Amino acid sequence: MAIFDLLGRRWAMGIIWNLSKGPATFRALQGCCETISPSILNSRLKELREAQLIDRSLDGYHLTSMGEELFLLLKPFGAWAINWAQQIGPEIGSR
Amino acid sequence: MAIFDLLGRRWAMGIIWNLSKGPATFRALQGCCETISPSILNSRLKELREAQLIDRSLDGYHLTSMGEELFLLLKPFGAWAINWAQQIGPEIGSR
DNA sequence: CTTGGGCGCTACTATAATCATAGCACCAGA
DNA sequence: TCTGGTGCTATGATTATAGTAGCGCCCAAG
Repeated sequence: MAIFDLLGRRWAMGIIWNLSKGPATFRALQGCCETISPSILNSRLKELREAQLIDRSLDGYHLTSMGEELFLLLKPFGAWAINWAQQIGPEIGSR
Repeated sequence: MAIFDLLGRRWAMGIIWNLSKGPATFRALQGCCETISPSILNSRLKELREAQLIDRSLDGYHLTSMGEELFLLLKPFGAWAINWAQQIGPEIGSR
């Protein structure tokens, strides 16, 4: 259940998703999750680093081996989500 | 990304996880996610119903066929999380 | 009939998380 | 030195969640 708490925080899965494409800098992550606040991004990065899912290096943040494993579990969601979005309609995410 | 927003809300994945074991009543869900507020539970149930992942019937809430599919994707997280918890240590989830 | 208990849910306030914006410190190149 | 980019922190406003109380409904026992 703890993993659901960690991943359940906003943007956490989005960050992992974006990092799966390769290392990214702070501002790059800020750009892809368009509306994220830098303070929140920093919090998430700190939490994910403590959870040893991501790490820093010279070319920015990247997934650890454990983070990669997690992404493999997360990956099928992409295809499923497309299917789901088509069945539901375009504007469910209206918060 | 919309699916990450939906599932990223607190308890959303926990509710799906618990419903995968079979239909459950409102108060039963309140019991298994021990500290959830009824107002929040109701919000999540409403959102998940709008997303057509769960539905109501006489014996309480249950997953739809789409919800079942989603759970199949979610299922491997259980095993992975146990592994992860052992490597990280017991008290990461300390919010 | 009434009354008591469980259930699904709503209302309300307080606390915590998140957003949005501004800006600092650092470094590289011109 | 100055300019621009990057990583990040600080602050106040906004939103979500927690926690508690309680309503209306139904059913069964008295």
